Amino acid sequence: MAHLIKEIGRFQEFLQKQGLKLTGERTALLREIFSTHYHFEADELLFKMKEKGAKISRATVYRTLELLVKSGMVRRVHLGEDHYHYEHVTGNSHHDHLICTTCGGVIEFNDPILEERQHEICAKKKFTPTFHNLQILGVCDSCTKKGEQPDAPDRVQMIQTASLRLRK
Amino acid sequence: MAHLIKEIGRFQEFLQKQGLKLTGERTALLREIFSTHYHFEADELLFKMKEKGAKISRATVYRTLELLVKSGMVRRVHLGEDHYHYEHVTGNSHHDHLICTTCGGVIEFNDPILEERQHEICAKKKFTPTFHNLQILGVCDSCTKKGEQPDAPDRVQMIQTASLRLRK
DNA sequence: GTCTGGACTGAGACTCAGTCTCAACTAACA
DNA sequence: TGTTAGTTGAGACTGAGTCTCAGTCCAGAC
Ligand SMILES: [Mn+2]
Ligand SMILES: [Mn+2]
Ligand SMILES: [Zn+2]
Ligand SMILES: [Zn+2]
Repeated sequence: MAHLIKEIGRFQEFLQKQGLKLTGERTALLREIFSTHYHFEADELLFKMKEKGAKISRATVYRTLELLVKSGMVRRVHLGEDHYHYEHVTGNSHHDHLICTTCGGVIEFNDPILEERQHEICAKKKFTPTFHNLQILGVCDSCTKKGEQPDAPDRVQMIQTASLRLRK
Repeated sequence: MAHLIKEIGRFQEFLQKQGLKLTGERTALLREIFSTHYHFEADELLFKMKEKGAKISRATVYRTLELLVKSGMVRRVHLGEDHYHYEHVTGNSHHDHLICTTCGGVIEFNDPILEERQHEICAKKKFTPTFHNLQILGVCDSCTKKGEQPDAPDRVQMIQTASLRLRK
């Protein structure tokens, strides 16, 4: 309860700048998001809140996620599935993702050389980049060791990771 | 009519291998897809077929696109919007996309150095890549010259290009 | 502390891309 | 030309995400 004061403060500051308010629902969501790690879906977050007895509506979850993304405290990412995932931003650490199409696992990486090359490409095309999104799909080390074969690229492209579906 | 024989042949060969059939609807869709260029949406294709008087159902459009992707003749891409776009594959030319958040324009590029670096990253993580997807959002040269300012990254992330929406 | 206006919330209707079902149809091959 | 397995269209359905609006609540003013 005493924790995450800093994050709550940051969010409140952001809200106040636009004449918006910090409500109980918003703090509860922020606490949940920043107290666990990794990539989650909007409805997954809704479900977790319900489990904990916090009665927060779907609409509020989506509205709060939008605000958190605008504030820069949360990032919205594509992980090869046909809907968004979210992750909280801890440092200023931009990173991209390796996604295992077998186990659904996600490996994060940040490679300055890759980023630099992207800038060079943009410069060559006189394009001013503001944001980018890279997903590399494939098979992770532990799945390879278990003898999993990579899917053909077109299968990967069609199926993509339906990993989290099992939850339903 | 005499054109695109080669593509139709390739598709038929693919279909036959799985005991599937080349129908009038499938050839009509293939002709449409390969006779125009660039990135299109499924419903956009459906609409164009209707305009031309070909009465092809939504279901068939989606089913045919799926087959074309599996055959490797069509690629499904993310362009920053919240639904898929498609493009036909001409050579074996993999490429990625620079997407202008102001005018919705798309610039294609293929950079071997970038690709190579991605492989190095995967090797370091013992990850076997099969497929990747990179979108760089920003402002293109001509929009910059018109004095357009790039959106803040978080705005770009939230809004992404709603360009083709205007069609509706 | 209480007032008060504008912001916020929940319930549920709605949208929109994409999928599924099933009866009627047709391509392929003998 | 007949057989049969694959294909089609209409429309119901799904699931993520958005919108509306009446009732509620936060925050700054007093
Ligand atoms: Mn991440
Ligand atoms: Mn392209
Ligand atoms: Zn794995
Ligand atoms: Zn532009």
